[in-house]
Amino acid sequence: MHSNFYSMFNKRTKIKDLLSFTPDNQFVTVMGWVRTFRNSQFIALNDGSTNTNLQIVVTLGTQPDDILKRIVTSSALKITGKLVPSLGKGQSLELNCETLEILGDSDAEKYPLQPKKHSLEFLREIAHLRFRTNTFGSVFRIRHSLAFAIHQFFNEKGFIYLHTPIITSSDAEGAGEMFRVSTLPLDNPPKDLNGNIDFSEDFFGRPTNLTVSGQLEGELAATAFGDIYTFGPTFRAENSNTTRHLAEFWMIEPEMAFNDLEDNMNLAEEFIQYLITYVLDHNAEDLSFLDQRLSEEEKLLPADKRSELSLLQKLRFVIDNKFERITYTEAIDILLQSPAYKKKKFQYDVKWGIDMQSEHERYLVEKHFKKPVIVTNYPKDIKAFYMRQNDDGTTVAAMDILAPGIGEIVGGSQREERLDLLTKRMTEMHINPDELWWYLDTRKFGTVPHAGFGLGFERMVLFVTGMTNIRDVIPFPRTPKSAEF
RNA sequence: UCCUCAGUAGCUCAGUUGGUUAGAGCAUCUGACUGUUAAUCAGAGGGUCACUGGUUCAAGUCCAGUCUGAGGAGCCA
Repeated sequence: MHSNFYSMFNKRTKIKDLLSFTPDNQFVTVMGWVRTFRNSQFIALNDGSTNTNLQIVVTLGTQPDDILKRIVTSSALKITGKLVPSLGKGQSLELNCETLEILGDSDAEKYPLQPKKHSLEFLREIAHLRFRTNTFGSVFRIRHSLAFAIHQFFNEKGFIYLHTPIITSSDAEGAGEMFRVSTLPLDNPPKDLNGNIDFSEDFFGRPTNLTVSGQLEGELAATAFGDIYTFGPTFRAENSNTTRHLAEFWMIEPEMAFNDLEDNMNLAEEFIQYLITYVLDHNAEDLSFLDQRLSEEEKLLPADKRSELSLLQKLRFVIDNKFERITYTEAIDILLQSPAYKKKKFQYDVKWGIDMQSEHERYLVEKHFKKPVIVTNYPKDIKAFYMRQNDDGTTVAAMDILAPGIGEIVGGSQREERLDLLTKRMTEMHINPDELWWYLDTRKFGTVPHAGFGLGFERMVLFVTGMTNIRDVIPFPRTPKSAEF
């Protein structure tokens, strides 16, 4: 009964596929949106499968004027014709139009995209249309590839994909400010005898929030399945206004039983290199477009602000070289010995025990090692309660991976599996063990050494695409004062 | 949240020590041309100078506040 629909759409050839055909007068049908219409003859048609437009040639006199007038930038067309070698210079093949159908008209006067460079700030204001630009076409095809590669990587290794809750009732994770989830009336919430809001009348009968991390739930599953990973949205209500932070972002959090810090680092490094390799193999055209885009952007910068490597060179460098591995203590020593420190170039002081500032991390990664760096064994006082305490009594088995241009891209640790040490640490850090009774049960019923890490998905997309603002690698960014679309 | 910078046509921008009717390129529309490649050529339309208040004979221009955006910092992924 749906045959009419099939007959209309199932003959469509995607432009990406069509471009690899040998043109031989074969009939094909394409559908897409007009990028430009030149000379009342040449349509540059884009269907989103690739940045390369297909040139449609409309022979003069073969289409009525009223149809030609409706072919404007962004109108949607269905075209059937013969695929032939191009007579023009800009492309190797073109489609000679035989039948042309306008699937959707467009109001060219109101359509905001022009065939010229737009600022990324402007395109952010029209995020619903920016997919139709080459830059965002490439970025979001690569984002898709990365997401797919993530699942493939873990699936190949026998990890279970675990869906952790979006709405949580624990506020003990300490990963940041949370968004409250409630159905209570904002203007007149029920109060208890002390005048506080009575959450027992709320939807869940208790205060709930959007998750800031799936890690604790991940550990529950890892201590049953062995290896799990999460990949889902995460929410932080921090008032962060930077090029690296979002209020809603996606995070990948693998958690592995019978793993220590060393295993954890090995997996994280292999993971990152796998993802980059996957995109180099599957998105060559998009990467090459972004590579060119970035080098043109950098031409506008002063010489000392330009990167030494192009985007493609940088990606190949990262997969061809081992990440540098140093301890926190060694990192502090390097900073103390650095010319930058001796010349007092750092705004913040360096000494053992500090939480390294952006300028320190950037120095290690971009000036000293010039490659991704894994820093391990941080002081316990600047890290979370669940990290495994080292025998020295002062550090924990944590690891951060710092990437050039991004800073921290991965944060992970071996987890504290010893119940007594864990509850002692929670008490020291004013976290009520009773609220996390379910978490502590894993340490009571067959506890094992385990480890895991979190990778910020958008930061990975930033790194791979060479984009510089995190708002440009997620379709609809949520940041303070901004939740349009 | 803090610091710095910015906001003029649909977009990217210019706008002199405060001074008559606020300009350009691109886009759009109309016409010409017809193997173009961000086509080209000619013409036309298009403005609450972010908002509110103040100073002044006079404010796009100076001052204050607000809003929004960008960069950096903090927090972090």
